[in-house]
Amino acid sequence: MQISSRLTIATHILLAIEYFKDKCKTTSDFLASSVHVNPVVIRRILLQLRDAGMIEVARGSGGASLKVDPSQITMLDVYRAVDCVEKKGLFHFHESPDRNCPVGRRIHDVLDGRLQAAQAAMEHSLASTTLAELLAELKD
Amino acid sequence: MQISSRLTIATHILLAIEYFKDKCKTTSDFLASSVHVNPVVIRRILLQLRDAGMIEVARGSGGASLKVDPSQITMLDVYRAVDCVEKKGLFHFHESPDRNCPVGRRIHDVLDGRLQAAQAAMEHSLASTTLAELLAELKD
DNA sequence: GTCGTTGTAATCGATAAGGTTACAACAAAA
DNA sequence: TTTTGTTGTAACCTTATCGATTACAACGAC
Repeated sequence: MQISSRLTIATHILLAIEYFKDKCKTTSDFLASSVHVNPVVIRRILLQLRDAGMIEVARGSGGASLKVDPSQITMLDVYRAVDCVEKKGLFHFHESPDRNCPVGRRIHDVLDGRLQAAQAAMEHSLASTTLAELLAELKD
Repeated sequence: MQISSRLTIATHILLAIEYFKDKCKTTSDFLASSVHVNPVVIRRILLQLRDAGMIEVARGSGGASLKVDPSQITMLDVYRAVDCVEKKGLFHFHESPDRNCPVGRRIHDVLDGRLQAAQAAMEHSLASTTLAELLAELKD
């Protein structure tokens, strides 16, 4: 199954917040229209990004703003902020293989390291891009 | 969301088929008990592996066997055989960002390459392990 | 106090996974 | 030829997650 679009939506949101910071107020409605999803979906993700310490959200008056320099935020940070993959890992392992079977008994020992490595490779790749780089490309 | 356990189940199946090839008949019931899932789930995956050309399944008499040398099958091959990530990519991109917004208009240009790279990094890691290696480790 | 906005709950439909039952098609042994 | 064990496949169920949507109280600025 695919990884939730929260990653791309959150990245889109962060880029928009920074891109429009001197131009207009980036409310959930404004962002929703740029991303083209429901404002409530935006707000939920804004809260996740806020909880991760990346942004501030102005409660009464509205709008969001970056709290950290874009060069200090990687796509991996965003990924971790909005996805719930951390807890259980990227790959879903079948529960309780038969410990009475020589294969079932050792399948975890044999596979776990490889799965972790594959996940780490993906995350390492995400970590190599910062928001600042994306912003620079966006403005070209 | 997590990647389906079909990957770990299929790998378990292939290892068991090879491990028990001279010891007993690897029927879907036998494999189901080692993996600890329903036999129908096993059969569905067996068909996917067969369609990928990795195994043969004996219809009337029962049992499955490898059709390719374990050194020629990588975890990426298994991943591709049982998962449907290929078509749409690992990451789900939000549909139809607003093309009238300067951010929405360019978000795909800016992100697509990075997402592909992250996916490729993960797949490259999976490709570095063969079934033969896993088998060798299993028998230690 | 009004107004626009956020935080949050509740509910919905869609999608996918895995579990389970059931049974026809099939191949080999009796 | 009949029996037996197994596969291929359909059908249906439950659960989980996603994103859409409505609704509204809490909040801050004017």
